[in-house]
Amino acid sequence: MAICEDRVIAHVDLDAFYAQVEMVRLGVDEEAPLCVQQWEGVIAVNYPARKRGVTRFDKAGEVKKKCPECILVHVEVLSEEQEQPKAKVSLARYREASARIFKLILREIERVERASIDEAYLDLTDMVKKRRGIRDNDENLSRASDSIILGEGLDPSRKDDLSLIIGSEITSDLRRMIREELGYTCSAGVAHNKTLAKLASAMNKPNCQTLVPNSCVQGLMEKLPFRKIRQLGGKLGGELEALGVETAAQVQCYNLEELSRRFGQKDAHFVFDIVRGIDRSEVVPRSKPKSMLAAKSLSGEQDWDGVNRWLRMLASELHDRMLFDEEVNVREARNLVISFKSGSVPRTTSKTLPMPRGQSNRLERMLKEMQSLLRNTPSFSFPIDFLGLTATNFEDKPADNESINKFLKPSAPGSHQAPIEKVQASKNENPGIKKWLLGPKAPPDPEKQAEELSQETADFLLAKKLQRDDDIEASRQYSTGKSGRAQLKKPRRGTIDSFLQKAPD
DNA sequence: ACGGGTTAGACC
DNA sequence: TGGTCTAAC
Repeated sequence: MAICEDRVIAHVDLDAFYAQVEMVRLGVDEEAPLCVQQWEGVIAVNYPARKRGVTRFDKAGEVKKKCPECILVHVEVLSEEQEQPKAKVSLARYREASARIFKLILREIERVERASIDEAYLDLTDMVKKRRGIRDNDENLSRASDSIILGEGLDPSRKDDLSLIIGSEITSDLRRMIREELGYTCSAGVAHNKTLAKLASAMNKPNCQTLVPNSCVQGLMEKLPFRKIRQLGGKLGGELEALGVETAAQVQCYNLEELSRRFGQKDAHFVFDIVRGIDRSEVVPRSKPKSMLAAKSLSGEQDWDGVNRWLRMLASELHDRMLFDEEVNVREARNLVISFKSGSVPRTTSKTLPMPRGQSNRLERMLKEMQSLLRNTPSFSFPIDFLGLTATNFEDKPADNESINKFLKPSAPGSHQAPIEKVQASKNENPGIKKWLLGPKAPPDPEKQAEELSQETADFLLAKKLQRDDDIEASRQYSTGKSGRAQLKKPRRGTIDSFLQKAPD
């Protein structure tokens, strides 16, 4: 039963990501225990703190008891009036760090899927092919020296094992670059598909990578509680558990018909394959978020006054993020979704609006639209325990002629350079909230803005612009067809590949 | 030991 | 399409 998969897939996972972001930001000693706090809870615990028994489910007070020397860093908080109970957390720090990391990854690897803020899948198949060299078995084996290998070891004379070895070398190089250039450690799994790679990346944390040769898969499934498999951690896994089985290998005892009777045809096939370590799902190249949410759980707002203040706060944060996204990703949200939970109803409901278009006054227009919608929504009744706003259905903006024209016609001397809405935009609606991109609406040229913005922000904008260029380049490559012409990109791909000169094929 | 804020994808 | 549900971090 050949598993007939020649892909090489890596899953890369940052170690205790939010905690690392704070450690790098604040220059904290690597060995110091640190937690990231959100209100009274703890949402990230670094490994030194875990060693001392701290867990994600502790409250801030318990952390201090278990580990008095533990550094607690609170997530960034936004509020309109300083020191007011109306405040919400912002994950901006982590989004920025994430963007830097993905920028680096995209510099080195073509096929990258952003799976979450701190996780990526890489399809290394093509890179591996280019990296094969003429070496003996021992030499090849040493290329995986950085990895922990599951099972009985590798046979570098086997094609599948060799490709895994080379994949692990690429992954290791990448991890070193993330470490050296940005300061973050991560763990990785290298396997022939996404599910196994993901499983493996969690096996040796932190700061280590794990290899999954085909020869170890069945042995792995013998011991593996199937709930650890991606997509089987929730309800579907629960239904499986009700059959009285625990390991993936035990699930293998059910044939397709039996599984189909209990679950749908679709889930049956999925389960049948996945407990055998088979997963043909592809790495989907994508590095930009598809939606943006600003949300807050509330303790029963009783009136419009309270609700409107939260709406303003949420809309304001979302609006800032939208402006930023428009600059760096050259696209605009088409829809605005309002979600809420009324005390009486046990789940959230949502309503969709067309996103107000155009830059000027948009925040005010959003607020007007939302309020009139909610007033006409009978299910919206007090008290309210949750509010959320989502920007979705992004559409690319038409090419920016302003900057193109600068090249085409060398700046006509008297031409209007200053847009009128400058005045409008700067008497801004939301003073208390971050105003990075607000103020003078400069042309979307990061280099220009660098004069006005903090160094860090300028770096970030620049980085994102470069990433955008990468995305454009990558998608252009795809559209030319996956064979033949894809070599166009070679130039910048030096850093990893130059580490070992690849075979002339 | 399930809590707050996010994201993505499937389904009807 | 819009809205809900599931799963994951």
